[in-house]
Amino acid sequence: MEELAKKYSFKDIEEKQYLNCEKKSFFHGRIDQSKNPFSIVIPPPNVTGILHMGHALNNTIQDILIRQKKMRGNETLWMPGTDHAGIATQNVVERKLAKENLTRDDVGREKFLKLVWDWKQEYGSTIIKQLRSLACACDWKRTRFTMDEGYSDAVLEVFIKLHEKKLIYRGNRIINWCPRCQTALSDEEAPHKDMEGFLWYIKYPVKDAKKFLTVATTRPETMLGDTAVAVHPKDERYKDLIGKTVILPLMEREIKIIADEFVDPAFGTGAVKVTPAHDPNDYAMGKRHDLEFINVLHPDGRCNENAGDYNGSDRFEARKAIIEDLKQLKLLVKVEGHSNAVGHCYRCHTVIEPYYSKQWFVKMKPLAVPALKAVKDGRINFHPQRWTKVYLNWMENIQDWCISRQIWWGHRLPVYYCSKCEDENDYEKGVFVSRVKLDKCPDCASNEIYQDPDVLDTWFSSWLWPFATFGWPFHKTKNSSPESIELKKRELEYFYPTAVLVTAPEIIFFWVARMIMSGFEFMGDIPFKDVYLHGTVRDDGGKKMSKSLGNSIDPLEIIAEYGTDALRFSLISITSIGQDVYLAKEKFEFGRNFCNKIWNASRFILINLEGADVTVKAIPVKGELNLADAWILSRFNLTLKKLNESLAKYRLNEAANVIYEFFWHQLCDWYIELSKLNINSIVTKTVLYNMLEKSLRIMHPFMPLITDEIWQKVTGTDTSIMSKSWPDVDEDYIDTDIEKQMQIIMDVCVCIRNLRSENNIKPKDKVDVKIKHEDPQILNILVSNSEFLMSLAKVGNINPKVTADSNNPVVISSTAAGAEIGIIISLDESFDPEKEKQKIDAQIKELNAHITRKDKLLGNVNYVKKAPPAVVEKEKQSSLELKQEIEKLEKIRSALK
RNA sequence: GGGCGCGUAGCACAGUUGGUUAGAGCACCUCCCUUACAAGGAGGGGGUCGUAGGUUCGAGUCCUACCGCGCCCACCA
Repeated sequence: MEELAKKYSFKDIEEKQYLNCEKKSFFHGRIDQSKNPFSIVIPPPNVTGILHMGHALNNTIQDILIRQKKMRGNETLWMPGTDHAGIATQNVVERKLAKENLTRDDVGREKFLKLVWDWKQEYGSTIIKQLRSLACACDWKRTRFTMDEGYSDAVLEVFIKLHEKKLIYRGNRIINWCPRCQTALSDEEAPHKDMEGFLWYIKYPVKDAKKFLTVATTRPETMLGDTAVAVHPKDERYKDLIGKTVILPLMEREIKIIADEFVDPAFGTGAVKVTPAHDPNDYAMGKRHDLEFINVLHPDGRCNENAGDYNGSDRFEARKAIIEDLKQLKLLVKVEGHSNAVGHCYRCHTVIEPYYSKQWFVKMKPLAVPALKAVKDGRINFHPQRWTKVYLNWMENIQDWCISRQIWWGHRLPVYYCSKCEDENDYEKGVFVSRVKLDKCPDCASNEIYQDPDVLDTWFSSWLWPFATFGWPFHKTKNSSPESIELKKRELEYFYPTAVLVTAPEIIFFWVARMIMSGFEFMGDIPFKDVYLHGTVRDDGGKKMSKSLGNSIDPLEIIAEYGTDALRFSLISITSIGQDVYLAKEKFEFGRNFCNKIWNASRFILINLEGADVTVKAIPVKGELNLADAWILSRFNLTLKKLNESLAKYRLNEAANVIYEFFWHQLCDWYIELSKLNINSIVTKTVLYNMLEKSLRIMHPFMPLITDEIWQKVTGTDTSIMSKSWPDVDEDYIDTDIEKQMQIIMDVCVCIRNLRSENNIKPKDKVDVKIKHEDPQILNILVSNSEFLMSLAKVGNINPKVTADSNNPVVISSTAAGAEIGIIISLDESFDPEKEKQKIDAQIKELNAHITRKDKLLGNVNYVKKAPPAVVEKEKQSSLELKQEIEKLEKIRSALK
């Protein structure tokens, strides 16, 4: 056994230990039919990602689960990788170009893509490197990227298959358009935020009448594309106007007044301007009434040639101008403040424009059926459970998924159009979905065929993550042999479905729900059994940590200052299941201090085990152990039991705190202190060794690096605890009687320390103690373990008969564990019997309050009748004990001169 | 408009199915550099568990309403 360095220095051990595990392939998962598989796929961070606290939390949780399962004998696999993050990554490279005053159009598609790949090559592994600094036990050799060759093949396969099943289609729809990114977005990518805006009331002159019809709108600029005004069919105010015509101001266009049930007569004026090309509701009305669709915006948000005089001006500039012009024309009736929810681009936060456009969609309803069922019948479970409802609600109201994006970085749609055959009115004519590149039209053989310039939504590749990462669909590539394909197939079979998905609730819709759907569609099975949703990391003011807010704490900085293990343990211990995590830098001191404690306690044990022949198995049977030995073994097994329960329920903070409590406040504070009395006994040494060895095992998933370092010193090996087994609970050592006895010793010890402290007795000075108890058994426990008290409370003599003498003439007493405890002190001027009496009076008063409450309870016939007998008995006993304690205190009080 | 979470000590939090005198951490006060550890040890002060009702023998825990904070979803212009 080697000694540990005097000072714990995480910098000297952490990286070394991580590399050691990796070198020994402990992170590698492979098929082992003798074991149960336990696999996790990492939520792939964006290639543009920089490690933040959310990642730190997310991956620490996964790492704990993986390591613990591996120790429990499962064959574990943690699949790592990154996501190409279409828009986000494209934006990064575009911003880089912008610094040189270039746009992507300036460089062209091919060159631009090369620039993105170059960027990916250079910076794309940053996040992976950073994950390693968290000590993640990922199987790095398997690291996947959503745009690597095989993965792209999966995306292609899925597109083709869904298209064959008519679940992918092309159509003209109102979609969410980001004028800055200039692409369509899915509904999930355009979150609505409440904004304070205005409701403008605008008069539309009725044709051939000296009347006006007033409409209310939040987006006046869209009036340029109005093709009707709608009122409710039963609205008496407007009944006679239905079918008539109004003149659209500014455009001088004649538009119809239509009747539609959609209109709410109570809102605004009860008359709605209808802009079918720029609003989803108006779109629906436009369809119902066969209205014209006039698009008045360029893709970049400027007004187009359909916008009359406003052609060329930005949508918000146009809004201002239109309001001014309407004012001039005296057509603006009034303006009201109005708050409504406005969609924003989830990548650049620009206000979304509902935009009429031709896009590709996935029909979701059929895919949702098995995904709904699996969660309803419990084949997939959410933790915490409340998210189930959120999931089900979304699934039940699922909308079709817009998957085409007008950007360049991503999987290009495997769709080809023939210029000759294309037909504006027929979405399928001249359109070909193909696995291979087409250079001739399959219909007319024309070579005027071109591939769709669009790429697929990033999530269209990530939703395949749980199986595509294993090599599905196993097509032959230039680097694959039939054997390697065969192996991949078997690996998927072995590791799929994965055990648990660990992620944040923000992406339930984006990702979790879609993976469940794709799992059923392509694997015919769930992708994972459990979904563990952890909270969001916030600053201590409750704000979400983000780079843009400038309130983030950099995990790498924390690692540099406190160490990886400290970061992990701190983070986990303050993360209660599903709750958001409030972080401040100081919180990491918690983990650091604990690591330090582990180090020092281990150091003590190692020093004292020097040369001793101890093994884990050599613990004597219980009867041969002293109280302290038996107690700590009981504590350990109870701790382990609780730990196992907490882990099974994903209550990792509870698990961390159970470990902390045991190691620090039981093993260190009491057992190690007591062990010093018998440090040369082989039994004590064995127990110490055993406790250290087992503690290291159970702490390893939480703090893998420090535990491995100590483990190697303890065992003289160079292995990792990862490859060792999780301890079993040994019920034989759990002993409530031993626990009770030890509790008495501890209570009395605290009582003596308390008396010493209150009476200003110097820590070095020994005191004589007088202990009285009516119960000879308890007295016996105290007397036979008196050496513990002598050591822990610096007691000289301990004896029921100790009396004051002329040198030490005063006995100061208190009660603990039902015993009367007195210490003999020498009299000095600071001693004031009156103060002692007051102290005792206060104690008595408090006890009396409890007794009164209890007696009232016990006097209640309903309570005695209805409460479980054990509870009643406990109350009775407790009341009795309190009364006895008061008696003792009163005796002590009256003895005071 | 619907849904969810939170409100417990000065601070930020835990409290699993309702059952002894509501818990640790940080901060604070007193004492101690005691031979594993001052990133430590011993002791201590501090809480009408957001408010008001209700269910119950018994409520921080369950129910209802309300107040405050935060989040998510939804096509009311």
